[in-house]
Amino acid sequence: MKSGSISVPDLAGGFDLQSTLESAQTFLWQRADDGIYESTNAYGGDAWYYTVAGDDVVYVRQRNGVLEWQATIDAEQLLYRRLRLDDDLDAIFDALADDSMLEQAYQEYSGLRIVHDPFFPCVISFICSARMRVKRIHAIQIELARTFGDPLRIEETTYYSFPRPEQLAAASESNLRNLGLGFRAPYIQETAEMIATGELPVDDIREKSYEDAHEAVQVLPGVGPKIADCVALFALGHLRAVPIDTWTRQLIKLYYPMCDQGSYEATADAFRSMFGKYASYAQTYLYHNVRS
DNA sequence: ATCCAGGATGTAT
DNA sequence: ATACATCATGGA
Repeated sequence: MKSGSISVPDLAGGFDLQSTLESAQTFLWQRADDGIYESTNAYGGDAWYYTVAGDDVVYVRQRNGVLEWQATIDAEQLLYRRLRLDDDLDAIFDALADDSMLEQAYQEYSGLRIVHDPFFPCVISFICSARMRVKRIHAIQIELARTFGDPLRIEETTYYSFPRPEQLAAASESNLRNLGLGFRAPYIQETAEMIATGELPVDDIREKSYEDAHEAVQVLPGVGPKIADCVALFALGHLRAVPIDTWTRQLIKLYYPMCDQGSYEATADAFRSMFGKYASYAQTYLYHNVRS
């Protein structure tokens, strides 16, 4: 295993690993101590987290102002990408509209960054998220990898890579239902097939604008406007994407009623025109504010 | 037991 | 375009 470190004070706007990884934006990292984590702020701050990326394993923890990593590869570039360490949070929040609740959330959760997940795992994990609790979404991803992914033997420990599209496309609906996926099982199998066959051309979608990408991924069964926004944001990096879930819907009704335009698209557009091109950061911070 | 979970879909207006 | 019931499963 290689190792290295990144100085957190050098990152513009700081960084907080726990709030970033334990805030239900990504279900693809695990905490090393107990595997599945409960909720934000449930534990002290210096636990190891790890993810399996392709055939590689990457561990990371934050301690004493340093982001330490251990991995089968030189992980610095991967961490910059997956944790968006190049985002200048101060500049982003300067560019967002002045808003007292947002200011408060920015103070409260300083260092929370939007994540970047690989496309296919992001799609699958968010299809799983429909009407499912965060803890269980997490557990399901682990089960998917253990059941359909490749085993990786690394230093006496067996890890499992997240299944590739063809691996989930080959899974039967009943095998998927056995993991407790319920009505999501056929969505996952069919979506995996559409991506494996190229019916959804992922590389083309990476080149599209936010609006076009948001529309395009909704051809996938189980992907509607909300999950399409999660994919646009967390896998394609469109910081103007505003996923409106039940919590965000409540938040808007309560504190930003002028943005409540009925339909999903109109409401998301109103939120965007209120907060600007980095609206996702406003949504993410406000979301964690109401959920805490 | 009854309700709910980072929604999506089919069907009826 | 908008409103509604329905979709499995596990945990509280």
